[in-house]
Amino acid sequence: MSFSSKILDWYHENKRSLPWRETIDPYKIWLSEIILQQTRVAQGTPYYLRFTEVFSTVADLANADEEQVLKLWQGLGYYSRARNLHAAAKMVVDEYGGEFPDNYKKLLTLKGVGDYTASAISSICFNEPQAVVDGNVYRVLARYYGVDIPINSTEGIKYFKTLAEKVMDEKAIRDYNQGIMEFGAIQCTPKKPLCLLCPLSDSCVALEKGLVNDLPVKLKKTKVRNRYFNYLIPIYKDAEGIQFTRLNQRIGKGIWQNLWEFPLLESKDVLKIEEVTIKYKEVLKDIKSREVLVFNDNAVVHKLSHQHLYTKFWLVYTNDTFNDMIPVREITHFPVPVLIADFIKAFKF
DNA sequence: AAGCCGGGGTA
DNA sequence: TACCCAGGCTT
Repeated sequence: MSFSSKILDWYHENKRSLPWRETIDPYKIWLSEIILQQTRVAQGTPYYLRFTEVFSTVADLANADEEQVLKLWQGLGYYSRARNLHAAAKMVVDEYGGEFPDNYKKLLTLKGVGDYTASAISSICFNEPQAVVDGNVYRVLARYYGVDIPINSTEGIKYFKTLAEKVMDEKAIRDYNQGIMEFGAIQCTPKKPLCLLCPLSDSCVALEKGLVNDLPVKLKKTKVRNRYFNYLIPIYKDAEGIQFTRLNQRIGKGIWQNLWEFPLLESKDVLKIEEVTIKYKEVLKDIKSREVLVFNDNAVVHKLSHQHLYTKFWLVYTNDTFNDMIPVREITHFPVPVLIADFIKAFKF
């Protein structure tokens, strides 16, 4: 039996029941694919359910404010996906008359849709014979065919795409594509794959040669940069309690683009209160502080894939009103990074 | 070709 | 800790 036939048989026996498997509406499939980029099914599923509930159609999504889209996306990470999602929805409405593109080539023109996503949508929704190559597919093919070309090298990307096209089942592409990914996620896992009861075990090169734990090969890891964040939380309080604070929107390049955060003082090392009581003025130019208190004595370490953020939160109490005051009761309306959301939750305002 | 961009789960 | 997750975009 061929590789693809075994994958298909395995899939029909083992596929999970997932919300986006109930439909072939390209809008819904696209939504699921963007959400699942570099994201586990378990983490992405609640977001998929919320997005499809709030935005039933691509036009609903296109007509929303980016702020609302980012708020719904809050906590998922890689926020360019959300910004591109919104932009692509507008493209579908403005450039494709509200009708979702129905082939690989046109899908590629959408912001945030690359080779993988265009292949997934076109095959799942329109039965177009395009082979998907995601992290699961790299792993399954590298092991089964014993390929040690680095999967993230230019050569590897081309090689595995060609190999994937060679071994795919064009006639059953919809199930085959989902099947090989599901197989990688459930059976041929990164660590401790279930080789003992694997339907491909009698012809898997990596298993035969004892290379299962060495494949796939991936080029180097990204080095992590340390950064030191001091969030200055302006606090205007009256007899009723804390009334106002301030949030700024992150603009330009870098992390968390278009999300909101408290006024930020970045430093070259962890700061002590003496340094903050002097330097806070550079950030809060218009605010006269009555008192500065540290919220967390030990810096919180927030870990991104490529940066470690050593973060202290400083409470800056003032007796005067100031510019850009935000009523604290509205603070949850803003899309914020998890680091900020965690503080808001802990501080309780 | 290499770097950038999150947050969380797993062993 | 280190690695990975239904990747794509920018430089």
